[in-house]
Amino acid sequence: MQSIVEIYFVIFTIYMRGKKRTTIYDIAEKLNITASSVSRALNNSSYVNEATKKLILKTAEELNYKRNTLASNLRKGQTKTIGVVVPRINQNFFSNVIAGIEEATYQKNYNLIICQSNESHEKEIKCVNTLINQHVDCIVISVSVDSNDYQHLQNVLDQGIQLIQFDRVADELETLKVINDNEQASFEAVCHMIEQGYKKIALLEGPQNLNIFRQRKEGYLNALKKYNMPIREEFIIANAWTKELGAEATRKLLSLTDLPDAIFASTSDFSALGVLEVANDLAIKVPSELGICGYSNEAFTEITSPSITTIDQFSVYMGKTVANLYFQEMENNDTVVIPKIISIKPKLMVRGSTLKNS
Amino acid sequence: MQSIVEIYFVIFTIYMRGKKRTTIYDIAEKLNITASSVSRALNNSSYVNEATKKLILKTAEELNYKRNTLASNLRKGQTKTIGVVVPRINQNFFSNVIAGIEEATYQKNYNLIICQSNESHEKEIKCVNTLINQHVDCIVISVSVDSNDYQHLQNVLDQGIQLIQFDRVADELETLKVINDNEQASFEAVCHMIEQGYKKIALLEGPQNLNIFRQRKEGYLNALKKYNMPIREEFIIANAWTKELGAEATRKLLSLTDLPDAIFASTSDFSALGVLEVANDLAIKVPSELGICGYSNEAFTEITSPSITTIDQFSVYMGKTVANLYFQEMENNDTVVIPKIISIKPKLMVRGSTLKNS
DNA sequence: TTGTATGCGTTATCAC
DNA sequence: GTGATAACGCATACAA
Repeated sequence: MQSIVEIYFVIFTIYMRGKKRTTIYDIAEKLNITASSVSRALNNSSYVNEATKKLILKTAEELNYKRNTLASNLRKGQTKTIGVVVPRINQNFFSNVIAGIEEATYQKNYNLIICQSNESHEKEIKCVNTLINQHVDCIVISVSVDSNDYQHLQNVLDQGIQLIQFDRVADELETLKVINDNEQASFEAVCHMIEQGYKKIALLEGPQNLNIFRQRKEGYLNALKKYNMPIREEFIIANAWTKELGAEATRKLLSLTDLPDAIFASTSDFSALGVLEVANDLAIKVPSELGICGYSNEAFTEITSPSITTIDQFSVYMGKTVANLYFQEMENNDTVVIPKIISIKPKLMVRGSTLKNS
Repeated sequence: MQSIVEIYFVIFTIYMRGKKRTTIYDIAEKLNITASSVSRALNNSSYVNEATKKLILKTAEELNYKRNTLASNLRKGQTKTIGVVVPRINQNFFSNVIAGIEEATYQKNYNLIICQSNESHEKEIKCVNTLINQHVDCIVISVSVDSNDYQHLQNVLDQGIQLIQFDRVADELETLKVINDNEQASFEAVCHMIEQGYKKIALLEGPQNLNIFRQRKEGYLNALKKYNMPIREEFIIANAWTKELGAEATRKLLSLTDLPDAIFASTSDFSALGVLEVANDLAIKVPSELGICGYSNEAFTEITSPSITTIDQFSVYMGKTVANLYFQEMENNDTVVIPKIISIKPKLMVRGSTLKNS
């Protein structure tokens, strides 16, 4: 990597580090009033003379005053900050959710602290603790894949911090939750494939300790049951939740003597892409010889050939929902919290990869 | 959207809001010592008896003590927090940069506050001000497309906050910068196309107030000049920086009587995708009849047919570089800052869409 | 309407 | 080693 970088030293300039910033005392001193009046004016309190308020605001502007949110927050005991913990920031679904959260929180003048757990339980714990230390008002989390113990989340609750789980949630924790109806979506997807005439549908499943993957499997099984189709263990491949693992699983499936005529990559569109690529390599025609359905409606599913049938999770909307749920809960600021679950119904996006009949 | 949502009220539970958290005084009281000793122990100072230190740590654990970072930061005058402002969180390039920054800052126990400007100058100003208020130690920014006035960034400097610009930078501001060598990359891309035998290469350019788009245009022009090819104004389409605008521009270009045989979508891979889709619609063969080159190496460029030639910007690496640049500058914590520019050399990814010769 | 006094939780600087 | 005390900057209850 060394060689791709060049460093230019351009100009020498002198900045002062740790400059003394203007405080309300500076303003007060200049105007020969007290800091409390300045504070009141800055907070637009009605208990301050209109004229002096104007003057104060003007002086603040002149002295380039910026409120020290730290001090203010310490005093008020709330930070107007929401902490977000996701497995990976640069995964489409999560960055969309974050964008949604950001949009909603921005309007309310809230800040966002973002952490990524990198799918590591250990790092997730560290992130959560950092957020607690930061005294965030609320923690929003989608748990990492290798989480099984949720003591750190219980901790959040114990500290009196609001906790909202989304997408991948720990069922056993009584918190606000925003989820997708994964089971229903899976069910519909598989029904759709059956109705298209596929008779032997394989499943690529994700780590079963995550509720979302259990639910998706459930939906798959229910659909088979509804149509009285047999459940064939050799058609269910565990842990196929990346493109590479999806490809590998596909090669395995397509080497069976009695091979499937469709694959539901319930884990993600990436694994579905792996399926598609292997099919292309083996010159197996999609959708006529092999149907493919993914999950998540990643942007690329629309532009593969054929385009990939998938399930849209309304990720940005999900983020907004999370944020608004928090604000809504805050409004009833009594001591009673009613744990709610908001379920967003995903949408099946039928595309070329499963349209056998057309 | 109403109909896609279901809300479940599950269980009634009572939580206390605003619980009193344990402070160092609580620990001190319990152990019959003073808060100073507790503080010292918690900060692993050497001026504490080893035995009492152990006891304090144990008690802190028992009482579920969490340091109040607010108070600590207020006292210490630094927050160990870096603020990041990007146009869009959920754009691949930016979310990758953020992931890179996060990776580096996490190791140093720094926090990240993320804002998105939504390509709005006004919101960008608000974001920056929020970050100043939050007393972040450093602000990392990639300016929004409609920025022209940089007073708010000058402000950051005036407040004694470190400022690092990346990718889209305001040249006139003397700050640390991490950029791509856009001109060189563009130059190489267009040279490659010329060497593949394309003779009439059109350019989709981005808003010229952004330096990156100016540089990319420059690279394009330089390549033409090198090969003594004419610059044809009708082949240069302004403001074609989304998929839709790219498609529109392509339709325009392909309706010329003397039409181009290649299009360099210098703005993004999305506009390149727009080009490809129009070409497919019009049954124009890529790459034989029309060459296409994009910019950014979005994941999807690899899976279109044909795959799209593009330029990789090493986005995650860029994020790490930004963070490390900050830490490095911090180590020389004197009053002299040498504005540096770190230039990362992007890499041309040659793919199917420009391989006329093979 | 304005000023006074106090505290938010922590850390740094003194003494002892 | 430990304790007392002040200070970080702001907001508010109370007095005036």
